[in-house]
Amino acid sequence: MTSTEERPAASLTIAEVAQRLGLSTHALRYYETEGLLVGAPSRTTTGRRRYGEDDLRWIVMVQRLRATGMPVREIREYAELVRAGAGTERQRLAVLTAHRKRVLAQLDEVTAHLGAITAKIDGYAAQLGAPERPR
Amino acid sequence: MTSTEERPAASLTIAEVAQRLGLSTHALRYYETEGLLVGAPSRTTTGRRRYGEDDLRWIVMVQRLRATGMPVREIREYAELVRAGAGTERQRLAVLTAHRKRVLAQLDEVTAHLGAITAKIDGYAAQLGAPERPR
DNA sequence: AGTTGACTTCGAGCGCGCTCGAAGTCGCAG
DNA sequence: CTGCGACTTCGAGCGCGCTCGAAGTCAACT
Repeated sequence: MTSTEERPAASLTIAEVAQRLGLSTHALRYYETEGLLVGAPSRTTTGRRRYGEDDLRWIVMVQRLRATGMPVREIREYAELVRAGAGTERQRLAVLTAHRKRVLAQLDEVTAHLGAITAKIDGYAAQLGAPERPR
Repeated sequence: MTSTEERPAASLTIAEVAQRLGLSTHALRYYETEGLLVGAPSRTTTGRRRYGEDDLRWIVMVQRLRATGMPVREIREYAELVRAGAGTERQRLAVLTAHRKRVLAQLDEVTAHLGAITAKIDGYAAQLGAPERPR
C-alpha cells in the first residue's frame, strides 16, 4: 500500500525494523545513541535511517544479549570492541564467555527456585484435589 | 559475643534475618510496608521487630518468587490471598501456576538465546584456536 | 498544491525495586 | 550512668531501561 514494490535492496526504515524485531522506534534510537550498535545505520540524503542486513543481524544479537540479562553498559563495551576491529577477538570472547557463565548460573538458580514453587503448587493441588474429605 | 547464649526460642532481630537471608534491613522493612509479608513480624514492648520461624519461611518464599521474576505487586496480591485465610486456595494455586508457566516460558527463551550466544562464542574460539594459519 | 503521516532531535518522565540518610529511641556492656 | 550501636519511621534519591511528547522536517499520494 505504501510504495509500489521497489525496495532499495535490503534497506529498511526504522519503523520496519521495529516491527520486525518487536521493539519500538524509540528503543532503536536509544540503542543507537547509547552506542549499542556497532555501525550506525546509514542515512538517506534527508537524514532518515536506513537499516541493512548487517544492522539487522547485529540488533538481533543485541536483543539476545538483553534478553539474557546483559546490561546495556556491557553491551556497549562489547560493541566498542567490535567497532575497534580486528585484534579484540580475545576480549570479545571473554565478554561473551563471562556472560554465558552468569546466565547458566542464573538458569540453575531459577530452576532450583522453580522446584520449590512447584512443590508449593503440588501442595495446593493435593489439598484441593481432595476437597471434602474430613474422614 | 553479643549476649551469652539465651535466645527467646526462634526469634530473630531484623539484622539477623537480613544476614541470614542475604538482604538488607531496608529491604525487609520495604517488603513489610509493601504488604509482601503475610503477617507482620511481632514486636518487642519497645517496638522492635521479632521474626519467628513462620516469618522466616514466608520471606524465603518471597525471595524465591522475586528471584524468579514475580513483580512485587503480584507477590502482594498473593500475600493478600494468604492473609484472607481459608477459601482462597484456588486463587493462590492459580497465581502460582500462572507464574510457573511464565517462568518456564522464560527459561526456554533464555535457553534458546543462550544457544545462539554459545554459537558466537564457538565462532570466536575457532577463529582464535587457529590464529596464525593463513594457508 | 495540499494534506497526511512517518521521520528527525531533544529532553523530560516513568515504573520498578530498592537504597540511603536524617532524626530520634532504646538496650545493654562497662 | 554513660556510651554506643542497633533499632525505629519517614521521605527523598537512584540506577536501569526505556517511554513519551514536543516541535519541526520531509515524502509522497491525491
